[in-house]
This record gives sequence, structure tokens and C-alpha cells, in this order.
Amino acid sequence: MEDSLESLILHGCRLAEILEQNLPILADQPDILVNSCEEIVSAFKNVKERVLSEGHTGVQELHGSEVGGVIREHATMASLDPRVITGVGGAYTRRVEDVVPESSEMKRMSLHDQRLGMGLELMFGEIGGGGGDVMGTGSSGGTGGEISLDFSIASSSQRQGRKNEIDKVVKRVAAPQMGSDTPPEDGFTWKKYGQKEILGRAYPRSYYICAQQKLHSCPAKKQVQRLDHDPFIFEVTYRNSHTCRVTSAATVQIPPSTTAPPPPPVSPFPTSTIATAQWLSMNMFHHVGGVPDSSAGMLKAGSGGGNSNDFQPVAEMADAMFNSGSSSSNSMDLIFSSLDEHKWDSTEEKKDQ
DNA sequence: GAGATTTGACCAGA
DNA sequence: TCTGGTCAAATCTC
Repeated sequence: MEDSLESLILHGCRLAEILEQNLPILADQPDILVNSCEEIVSAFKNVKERVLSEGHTGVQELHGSEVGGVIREHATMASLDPRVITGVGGAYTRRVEDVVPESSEMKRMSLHDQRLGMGLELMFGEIGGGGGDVMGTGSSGGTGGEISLDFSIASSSQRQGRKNEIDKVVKRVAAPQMGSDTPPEDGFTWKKYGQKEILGRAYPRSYYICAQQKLHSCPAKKQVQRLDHDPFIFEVTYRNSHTCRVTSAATVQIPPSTTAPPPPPVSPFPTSTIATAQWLSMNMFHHVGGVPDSSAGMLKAGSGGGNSNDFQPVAEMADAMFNSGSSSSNSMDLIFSSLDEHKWDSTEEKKDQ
């Protein structure tokens, strides 16, 4: 079963490779180009349908040595072993890991591309656990290829925070620029009122209040914390909803209740790396969890009920990639590029061994 | 000079 | 008592 699935994937990859190799020739032959692309899309759609119909669960591995890549997916429904997807030569790693104490109900999948200055993370509820919901949404920003997914934590355990943890949203966003100390613009104007070293964290936490607080008595606050293991990603915690509703930009998301994402581009082929990344983000947004919540403009990323849906993000990620219509392996490289300086290579893979 | 940022001190919850 | 969150004076920037 896996072999046939693998062969389907390899078939799609081969088609993509062929297209890539002949791209210079086909550049002025749109008809052939379109047909070739449709063939590739069709191949990966077949993969997607096969994956979904067979309801992949448990441990599974897909090897693609011919394209120099290995897609590996480890998971057990009971214990949420780390799920790792390694790519071309193992140069990039995507994994689901604990980012919070084991008692927490949050798990995440994170993707990060330092060259693009792009980070992408998925969170979903505890597998096999009960209780809280993790509400998710996605967005793509215009600065530095920022990609982010927002998740409102509504679990009971999360509410037992130090102070008022209700109406708290944790968001992870990539730094708008390499080495930037400031988090990406989120559409609101903030006033920094404090910074503090946090025990056990490598980087200080910054505290912000809404700049409209005085004018509108807006209670919104946010905290910005760099991740220890990936300083190119900020963990932004929003507290309290904005009551001012006055934004610094016309088209902004309004955390914590983010608005619906923009429709995907008409063309299936983004014209730049950033567009590709953003486009992937939007695809991810549309697919992760699947069921839009029109009332809040958010998506349910996981029910937290420990059912088979918990396994969806991996399949959906494949869906997003395979359905993207990306015709060449370059696009994969762009999104999950193999970078020598990629810190995950050294740090994360050691853990895996 | 006004507004933003920094930083040490203080407060409150666990 | 420890630690995260907030306050407010000092400092910086425009």
C-alpha cells in the first residue's frame, strides 16, 4: 500500500523534475507548460486522495530516494511521538514537538525558513486528551515574508494562569527581517511599557499596551518573546481584545479575533518566493482543521478531543503542498530550503537520534 | 518639547 | 519567597 503511494509521489516528483529541466525550452510554449503542470497537479491529487481515503494513522514512512528526499512521518495516536518530516538530504526538518510542559495541551508543528525570514507554525490540541479547544487561524503578512498562524487558547488549564488569562491569544510570527528585534507589524499601534528577563528564557520579554489606551481606554496588551530555540520567531501573546478598533493600517487583521483570510491568488503559481510562502500559508489556512467558524473568522485546528482529526494537520500539510500546483522541486526548496546555517539541522536532528 | 523607550522598583499571585 | 507583570522616573529620539 505504502509502496504504491510512494510510487505515486515519485511519479509526481519525476514529472516535476522533467518540467524543471525543460523549463527554459517550455517557457515560450504555454500550452505544453499548462499540460505538464496539470499532469503534475493530477499526480499529487491522486496522492492526496489516496492518503485521505486510506486514513493514514499510526507509523508510516515514505521514502523518496530518487528525489534525494525523505518524507518521514512518525506518530502514534496514543502518545504523540514527535512527527518529523525531513527533506532533501535531511537538510530541513519539520517536527511536531512539545513547546510547553508535558502537562500542557498544546502541541505544535513548526516550519521555518531563515532565508525567507519566514516561520510557520501549527498548533493543535493534545492527542488523546480531552478538554480544551485550540482555535486557529492563519495569516500572511507583507513584511519580510511573514507567515503566521494564530491560535486562541481556550483550554481550562490555560485559563489557570497567573493573572487574567482569559481572552489570551498566543501567536508565533517570524521576524520581519533577519536579526530584527521588533516583531512584525500586526496592524495596531503599540506602546512599550516594560521589558523583563524571564527565568529560563534566553531572551527578555517585552510588554506593550495599545497606543489607543488613553484615547479609547483600550485594554489590549501584548507580550513579545523570542523563542529560545529559534530567535527568528517571536511568540506574541495578546491579552484583552481591542476596544478602540482603530488601526494603523487599512487592511489589517484584528487580533485576537482575526478576520477571514484573503482569497488565494488566481494563478496557481506564485511569482516570487515570498508569494509562494504566503500562498502556502493561505493554503494551510484554508486546509488546517477545515471547518471555518464564521462567527469568529477562525478555524478550528483541533477539537482537543483526541479523535482522528488530530492527525489531520500532517495530511493537510501534504494537501496544501500537493494541491499547490507547484510544479518544480524548486518550490519545495523555497519553502523548506536546505540551509547550511539552518539551526534545526544541528539541534533538532540530534534530538531525533 | 513631546512622545517613545529603557530600566529599576514595586506589587500581586502561586 | 519567587517570579511575572506593571509602574514611573530617567533617558533617548525626532
